Amino acid sequence: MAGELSGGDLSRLRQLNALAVIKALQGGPSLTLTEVAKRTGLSRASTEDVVRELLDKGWVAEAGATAGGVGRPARRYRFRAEAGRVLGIDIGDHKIRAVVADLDGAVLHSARMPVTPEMGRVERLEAVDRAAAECLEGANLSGGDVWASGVGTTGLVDGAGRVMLSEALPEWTGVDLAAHVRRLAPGPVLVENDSKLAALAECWRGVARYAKDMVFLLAGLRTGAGLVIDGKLHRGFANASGEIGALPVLGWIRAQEHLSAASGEAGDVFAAARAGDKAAANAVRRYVKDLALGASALVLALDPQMVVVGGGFSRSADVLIEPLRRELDRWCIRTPEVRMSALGDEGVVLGAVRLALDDVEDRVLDGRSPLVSHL
Amino acid sequence: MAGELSGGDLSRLRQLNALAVIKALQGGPSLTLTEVAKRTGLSRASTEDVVRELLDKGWVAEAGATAGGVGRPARRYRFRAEAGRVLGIDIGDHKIRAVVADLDGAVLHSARMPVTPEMGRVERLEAVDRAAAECLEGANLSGGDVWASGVGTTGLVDGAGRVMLSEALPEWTGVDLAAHVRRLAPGPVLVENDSKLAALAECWRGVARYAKDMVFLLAGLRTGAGLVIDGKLHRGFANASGEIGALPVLGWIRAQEHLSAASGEAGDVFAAARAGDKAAANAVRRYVKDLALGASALVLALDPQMVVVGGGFSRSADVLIEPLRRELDRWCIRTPEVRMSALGDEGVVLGAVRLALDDVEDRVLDGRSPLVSHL
DNA sequence: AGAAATATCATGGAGAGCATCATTATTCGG
DNA sequence: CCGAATAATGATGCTCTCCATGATATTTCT
Repeated sequence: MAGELSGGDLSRLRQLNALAVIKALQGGPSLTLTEVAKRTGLSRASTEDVVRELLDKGWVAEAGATAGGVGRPARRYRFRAEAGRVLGIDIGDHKIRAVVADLDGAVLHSARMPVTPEMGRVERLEAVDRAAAECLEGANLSGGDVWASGVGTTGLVDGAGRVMLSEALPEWTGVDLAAHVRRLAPGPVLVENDSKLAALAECWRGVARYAKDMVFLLAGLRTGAGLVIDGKLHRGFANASGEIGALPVLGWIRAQEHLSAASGEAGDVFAAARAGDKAAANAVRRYVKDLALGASALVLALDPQMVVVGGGFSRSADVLIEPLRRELDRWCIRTPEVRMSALGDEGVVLGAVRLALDDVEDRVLDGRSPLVSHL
Repeated sequence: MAGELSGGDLSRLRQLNALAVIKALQGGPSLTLTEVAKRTGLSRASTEDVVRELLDKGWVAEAGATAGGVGRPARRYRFRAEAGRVLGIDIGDHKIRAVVADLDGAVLHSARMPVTPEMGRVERLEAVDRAAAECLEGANLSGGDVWASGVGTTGLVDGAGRVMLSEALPEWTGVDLAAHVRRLAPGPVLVENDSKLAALAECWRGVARYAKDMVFLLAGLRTGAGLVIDGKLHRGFANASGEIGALPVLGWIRAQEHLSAASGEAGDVFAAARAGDKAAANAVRRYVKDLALGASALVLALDPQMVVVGGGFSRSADVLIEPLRRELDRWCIRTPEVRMSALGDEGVVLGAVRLALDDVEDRVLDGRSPLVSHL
């Protein structure tokens, strides 16, 4: 029950309040000092002090005043999202996506490279290089401008950013992704499993924005899960959480087979089922049953507020969600809200951006951020 | 992704540092100011200030100096555990336990009442009253001296301290335990599911003291689980986490039946198996297989550092642990450390004490604790 | 132009933490 | 028994952070 609520120095207090001001300003429109003070709970005077400091350090900029009100017009301040850049990369079986985003997480430029599951390690890494390069070029940046990079990949990832085990891509096991990406962008590189990143993205910008406990289901050619517990991505002791698919009785291993047995192309089955094809409808039903079994195990274990379904099959929400909800109802003590991801196939790459931004924010607190040295 | 790292006032800093000093002093032996300063990271001067304040408020007392060293002998300070009392109650099917503990969690007096699963609600509540009364009397206290009470019970508990659903004790569903216990001790009453409390206790005083992520298995006439994630008890959105037993394919429903089928008294089966009885050994093997199935689901979902087995059957560690570990190995990607609870049937009541103490500590921070008004 | 409204700026004070140094109480060695 | 060494305590003054308050500035409304 460690806790480690350090407390400590006075400067620590300032750091916390500075972060609170940044959070208040981030994302939203520009605010006046009085507005910031109200949101952070600080006094106006202190707020002014903090904002001046952030202004000096380059985290905040003055925004144009808005006319209209009575009284002396207030200065408006905004988070200087353009102060830094982060890189997000999603390495999938069929495509590689890279995006450059600002400190608000707004995507400035993105690139996509088609790949195939059969591709070897070297070829795939080259595709990563091309996607990242194109993306940086498009945003008119060099690798050195990137403050942090987030990378999502299939398979288990270790703490140092190496791929420990990838079932879908055998050649992928053992790749040191962190080292590879660091060649492209020399800042910190955070590597994480793709399901986990998609979960993170849903809690950030997706449909789970207000959920503290959430289970994300990756429903696609592979089936996986990512967990957010108490507002934080849950990794586990060896970064192997959410791997419920390894348990045969929970059905995730065979889930997808029902679909491929019914038709050559998995995606077509949903269309056929929608059109009234009995065999396809049956296949979908069996798929959902198996998906729900593993999902129920997660829901019963964690009792989350929400289950979010993403992955390739989430496009077929109409034939998936309702049956899934019914199946969950069958097993669960309390069936949580079930929602379809709204992020489509951008989930993973957005999660990668979020991962990089989290790293940047940690360093705001410590004053170790790049900005300090730039000014 | 809220976060809510408020920051705030200067007094907040003092609160945090005061708590840090208390934590440093709690449990261990008396310390000198310099020792406290080293542990908290504060300067000696500030430590002195904080300690003086805590001395005034009654949280800390001076302890006798220890002779022997060279130089001016230092004053020693200790946490004044005797300043307050908490009550812990475990309401089980076969027994009710109540303990009174001091602020260190040291048990001052305990009482035990035998009950039966068949007992009605009223009778059981009367037994709770008797156990609590005997316990308070033995410690020479009245209910008003109790700063907070923790209560553990079978079944699901809602946020307000009512039993929502108890499968083992049908009559128990709907009891407002918080209200009932508040009649005995008018302070705050925290009610929680027994498996969760046992998990909490293991992380506090049991074998999982240094684990941040832990899965506790209640192995007994009932089978249940409690989860500690990131050092905190995980409750879930509706306090229904760990209920993996509701999923039939995971075997916890039928697990215990293997044992009762082999012998009238479940406890005997382990003894028989240990003695070499083939049928009993088989029954135990099947039991462990089923137990491990649900446990694997939890382990795969969460990837905890440790699995702790408690409950009535944990006395039979010799025939349980090794097979369980082997079964987990079969299903899990990374098998965590598996350990037997060392708390025996005290786990739940100790967890209840911890729950009450957590509540007290929260109030230390706010200055809302009883002590302030006493002095 | 004057009143009202609202924001910024300046001053002073309180709380918290820290560094420094003088003072005090021991033990140890001779 | 006395002085040196050792280590804790106590006092002083500084800085940092936050806050309350009131003076000043800039705008709109009448």
